[in-house]
Amino acid sequence: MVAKTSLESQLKAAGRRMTPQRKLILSILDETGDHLDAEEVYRRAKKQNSNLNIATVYRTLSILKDMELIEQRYFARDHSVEYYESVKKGEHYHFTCLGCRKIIEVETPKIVQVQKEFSALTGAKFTHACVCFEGYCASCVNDEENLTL
Amino acid sequence: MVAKTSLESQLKAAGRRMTPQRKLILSILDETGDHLDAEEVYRRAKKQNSNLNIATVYRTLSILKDMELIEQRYFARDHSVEYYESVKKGEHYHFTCLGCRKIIEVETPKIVQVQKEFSALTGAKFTHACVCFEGYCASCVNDEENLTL
DNA sequence: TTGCAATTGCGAATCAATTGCAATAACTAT
DNA sequence: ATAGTTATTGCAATTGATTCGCAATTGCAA
Repeated sequence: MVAKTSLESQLKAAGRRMTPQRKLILSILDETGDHLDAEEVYRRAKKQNSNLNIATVYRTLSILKDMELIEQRYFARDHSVEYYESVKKGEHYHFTCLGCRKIIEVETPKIVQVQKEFSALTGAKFTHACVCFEGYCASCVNDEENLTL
Repeated sequence: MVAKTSLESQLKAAGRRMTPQRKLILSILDETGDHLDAEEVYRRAKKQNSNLNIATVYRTLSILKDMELIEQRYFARDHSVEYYESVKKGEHYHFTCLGCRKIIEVETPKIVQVQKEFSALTGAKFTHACVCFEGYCASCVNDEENLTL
């Protein structure tokens, strides 16, 4: 029989074990469209396994991060909103509306261009860019203008 | 007599007082070329006023932040390195070398271009962009290549 | 199925940051 | 100058998120 999942074989390769807790946490991260922080992962996972401890969630997230299967990312200028997401999603950026807290994904090749230019100039090699945009979305800009009239 | 400092009048306008503690903290932030986090501001300020409490530092930083005289910014993908700096410095970005921890300032108009494009497209208004680049500087890239030969 | 090492749950510990409160000090109006 | 008010401070206690030590459990290889 072949390896049950690529995850399982990756864990094995790293000398780790596949446990129900890890399966559960991974499935939550894989299946959600939302941006979940550690607490929220715990809250959702606990619904399916009421015995689960939050320390296990932190430990699992930390392992998955080390294995580069998930990334810890942030919203907002002050990074007050933290979340984890599957690495598969690739490099992308977020705009957080300070009015309604809506999160809009920003797609642009320009950030990568900046990296390339800087690399060419200095010889540096990029491993990551964290970009958090903050401001007001179109409808909140309007609301604000109405308020200050 | 005119207002002693623009800071003092700004504080006054906000119904706040100018205290020796605030003067001290502000002078440290203004005069340093380094990137200081709250703890480091406290450490340096305490040398000049051993009575100073760290709660006062946090409270002062918070007020200055609200008044938009300083900004709370971050290095590193995981934002493990936090610091405060005077707003006067304007928008700029940092590249942190994961090898030697050196911080290189990145100047580029492209981030602002991204903001303009996004605004034009969606009608959103930007208030801030937090950009943290991470990777290896030229000399650390070389070191790494030598190691893995 | 047995043994061993990895993992878990639990409670305690840690760490940064915040808060309540009484004492102090900055500023305003006299 | 002085007195009154109110913001601010220092301190100690608290919070909230994350981590750690440890004994019990469990995954997995032999």
